[in-house]
Amino acid sequence: MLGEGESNSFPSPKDAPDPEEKRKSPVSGAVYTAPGGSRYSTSLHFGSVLPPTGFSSAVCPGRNQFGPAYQFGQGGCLYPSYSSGAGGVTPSSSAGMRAQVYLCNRPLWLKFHRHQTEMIITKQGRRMFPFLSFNMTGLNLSAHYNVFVEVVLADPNHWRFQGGKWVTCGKADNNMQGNKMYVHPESPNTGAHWMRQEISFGKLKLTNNKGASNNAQMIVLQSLHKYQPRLHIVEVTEDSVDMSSSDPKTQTFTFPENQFIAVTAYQNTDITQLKIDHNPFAKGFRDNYDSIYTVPEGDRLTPSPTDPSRSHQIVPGPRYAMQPLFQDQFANNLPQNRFYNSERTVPQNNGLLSPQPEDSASQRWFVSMQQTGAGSNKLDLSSYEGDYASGLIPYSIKSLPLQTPHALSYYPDSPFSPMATGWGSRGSYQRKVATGLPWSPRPSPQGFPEDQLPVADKDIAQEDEISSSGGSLTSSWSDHHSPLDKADSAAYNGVCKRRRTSLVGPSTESSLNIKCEEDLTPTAIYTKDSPVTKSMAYCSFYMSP
DNA sequence: CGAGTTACACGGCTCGCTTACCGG
DNA sequence: CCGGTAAGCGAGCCGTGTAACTCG
Repeated sequence: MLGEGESNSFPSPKDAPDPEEKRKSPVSGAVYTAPGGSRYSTSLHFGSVLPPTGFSSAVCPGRNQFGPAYQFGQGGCLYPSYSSGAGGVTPSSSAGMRAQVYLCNRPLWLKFHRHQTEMIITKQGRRMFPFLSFNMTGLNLSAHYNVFVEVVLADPNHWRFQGGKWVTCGKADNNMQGNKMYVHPESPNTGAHWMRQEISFGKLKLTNNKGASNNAQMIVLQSLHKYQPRLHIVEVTEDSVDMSSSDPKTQTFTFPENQFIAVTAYQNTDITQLKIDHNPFAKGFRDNYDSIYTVPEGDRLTPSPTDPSRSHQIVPGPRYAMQPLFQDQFANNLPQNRFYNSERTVPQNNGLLSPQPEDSASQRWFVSMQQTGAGSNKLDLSSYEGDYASGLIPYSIKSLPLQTPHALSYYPDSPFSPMATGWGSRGSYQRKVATGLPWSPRPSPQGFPEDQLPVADKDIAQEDEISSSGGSLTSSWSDHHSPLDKADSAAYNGVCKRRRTSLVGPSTESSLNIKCEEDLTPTAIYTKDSPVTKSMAYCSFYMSP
């Protein structure tokens, strides 16, 4: 529970103007005043479509009845992992906007999940692989949200790897103390910001060191226990000083494929091999490195990090070299200088940039009704190998009572701490951000015109019924090609540091990207007029009621 | 004996330094 | 010749899994 003082320490959205909102001005003509006071031009296309208070609960009637919903236990535990039917879904009421969340690297998660995912925990902290990466839609563009991940016990058992499989072994220690939250370093920020591109938690570290509880980057877990990461989106309003359990503005999303068992050493060699095969940091252990990346594209989830035909398309120049993980996890060719904050480095059209040719097949990443079989703690992965139903089914959604003092206290404590960097990021990758305003939301890529966002949301509103087909993602096309963003990018400056006289690299970058996209996804046409991107194909769909 | 810890090798990246080149 | 710039090199760092070791 949040104390009064702690609550007050959390900056209010009204304390500082949103730089994104600033960019919306000046506008001509009538303006639409959002609930938060933000002013949007009517030219933003969405004012008449997107209700200020969010979607009607009748937008997708009956949807929940197909989605297996989680029941959230008390005290930070989560078991049983699933419950079925609509009964487990609580429609958000005053929360207004009902968010949709997509697990972006779901194929990879599924691969691990099939063998029971294991995550190494170490004293100094170990990053997750795969890491959590989400796309969000359905947020109020102007409202402010905290986004954070909580890792809770997935079941009440202690686990042990015996005879080549995981078996329960006594009861879990439910009294484990330590930090279980990881607040996204860009929190709080606007809905537009969160929906602009992928939200990844690559810097999240898992540890078994209870002394690391004060490290906001660490989540303290216990070895040989099964955990379930959960994503929380908490709307922050001027009067929402209390993120208590009764706060209806909290939306929680749980993806069963994110379950993992914390270990201090890998138990299942299949998991080890998957990690080696897919984690770019483990390249040194790929004895069959060449063979791995000479198999047909359709047979693997990730592109070759060293495939010259791809890497040269990804980003020209060493400073622009794609972080290996982006390739592996996102198959993205977004230049680094777009990553104003590496923690959320991938635009929503990551999927469209994927070099994988199986675009049509990638639609399978969506969860079908069958796959979300109610009452099962294990995903039905058979369809993963075969054909997926095209329909998207929400896993579950529930306005979850939370006790998240950390979520509120984090930002003021370390507004732009090094943890704000992302995977493999170095200092020069970090976008220089103004630190003058303690409250001011994390900066957004300036290259993305704010007035392009609502188009997608308009689509969301209109196509909510069919959103299960993955057609309502904010286009980040312009985000890829804005020279302003480049010029303003610290990474770009880093390039210029080495190539002071040549702007050829950055200026040709866009064309390279375009070419790359065309080359890699020859059947797809991606324009800013086509917000429906294939990126959704790589995301597991999850929608609030 | 099983679980946890630590040193190690590996790949990849950043960044400072050095060297070579070019123009005034 | 001097100053500015481009390019190359290598130390240092980070994250990874492995293997040997320690601990209970």
